[in-house]
Amino acid sequence: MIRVNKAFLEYIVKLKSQDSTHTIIEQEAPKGEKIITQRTVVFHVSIVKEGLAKCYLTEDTGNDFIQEFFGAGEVFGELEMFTEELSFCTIEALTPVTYYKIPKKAFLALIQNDAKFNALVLKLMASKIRYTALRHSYNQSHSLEANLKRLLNEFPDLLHEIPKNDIANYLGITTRSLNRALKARNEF
Amino acid sequence: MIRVNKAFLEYIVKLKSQDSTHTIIEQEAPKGEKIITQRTVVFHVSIVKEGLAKCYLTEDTGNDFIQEFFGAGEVFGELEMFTEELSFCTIEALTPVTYYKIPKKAFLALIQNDAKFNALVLKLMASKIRYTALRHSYNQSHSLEANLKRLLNEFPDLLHEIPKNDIANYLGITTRSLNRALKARNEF
DNA sequence: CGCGTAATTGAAAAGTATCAACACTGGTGG
DNA sequence: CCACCAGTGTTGATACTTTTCAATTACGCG
Repeated sequence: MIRVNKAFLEYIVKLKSQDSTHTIIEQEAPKGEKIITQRTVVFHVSIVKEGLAKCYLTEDTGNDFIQEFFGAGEVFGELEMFTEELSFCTIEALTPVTYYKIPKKAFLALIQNDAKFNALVLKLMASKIRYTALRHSYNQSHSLEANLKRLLNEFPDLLHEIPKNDIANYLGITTRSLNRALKARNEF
Repeated sequence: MIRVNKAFLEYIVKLKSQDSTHTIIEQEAPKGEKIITQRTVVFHVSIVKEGLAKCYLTEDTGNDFIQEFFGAGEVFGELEMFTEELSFCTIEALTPVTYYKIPKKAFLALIQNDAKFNALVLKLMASKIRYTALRHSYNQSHSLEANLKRLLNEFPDLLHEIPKNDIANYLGITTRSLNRALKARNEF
């Protein structure tokens, strides 16, 4: 759901403090801004410093599929550095977002020359794979009721932080169904 | 669906040919064998040399969620080397499978000392993330009919290679629904 | 042949989407 | 201060899709 990566954020902050050439820059995105747009070239790897963003894919049907919500320390744009393909998703700020940007060249240099950085990236990608597999598996084999229960258990004030439409897209259902499920919950 | 990774397989074959200490070993799994079992400790990274395996998660509901089907060159067990957690999925041979095994220690040494190997692993994980995101997104926002059409388009003789129950689990539906959809297709 | 596994099918029940109408909120401008 | 607007949230009725359950049938193999 809302993913964070404290260890990585700390490492980036440390790198930036030692970065005399100002390769790593800090940037702000107001609420609603698309930091990365689907099917465009990606030039930087980004790390959320503060705020909340959604990572989603828009299908030809017009539906949005929300992959994850990114909080502090989450990284995006890194896949495209390795696959050499266009961005496969859009990253959009749900709240004002502050983030760090590392240019492609500098990122790849870090991968090559900084073993600890390399290890962190490997771990971060491994976690992404693991986490999404577990989530999709759970989602697919449990009822909407169970999925919702789990979600609200883990993030009690989710409904105040994220629009319902986005929550519905995350769960792969319509807002109507989400509302029905929520109402049923309140009537236990 | 059926994933392959020719580049990685070739690199492993090359490594093995230079491997005087026999760290990389070749192994066989008969049809039906579980090469890795969910929630157990993983000691090796494996690469499919030949054959077909399914990668799936079993939920407490008893349902299986099929993550992917692995063909030649696909790698498994690598995530656990980085996350230090138990296996999150089961790998089971659908046909007799021949595969290479690299012990954890040797794998991590390669990551550290062999830049090309490291790059291949980074790329492989990036591809896994990208591919699964695209697939789940497509699956979620298209009808069963469209999903099936796409699948059979890409893998025309899927129905002969993989049991229907597994295909249904891959699509996240029951066998009953799969059969109905298949019948409807034949009646165009 | 006989056994177990996989595949097929119908009917009823359950779950979700679709559509359309309406309510609530915060901000804007007359 | 109020009317208006856009965006977000809520709800009911209906149609559609998928699951569930149970009963058969087909197939591969010792």
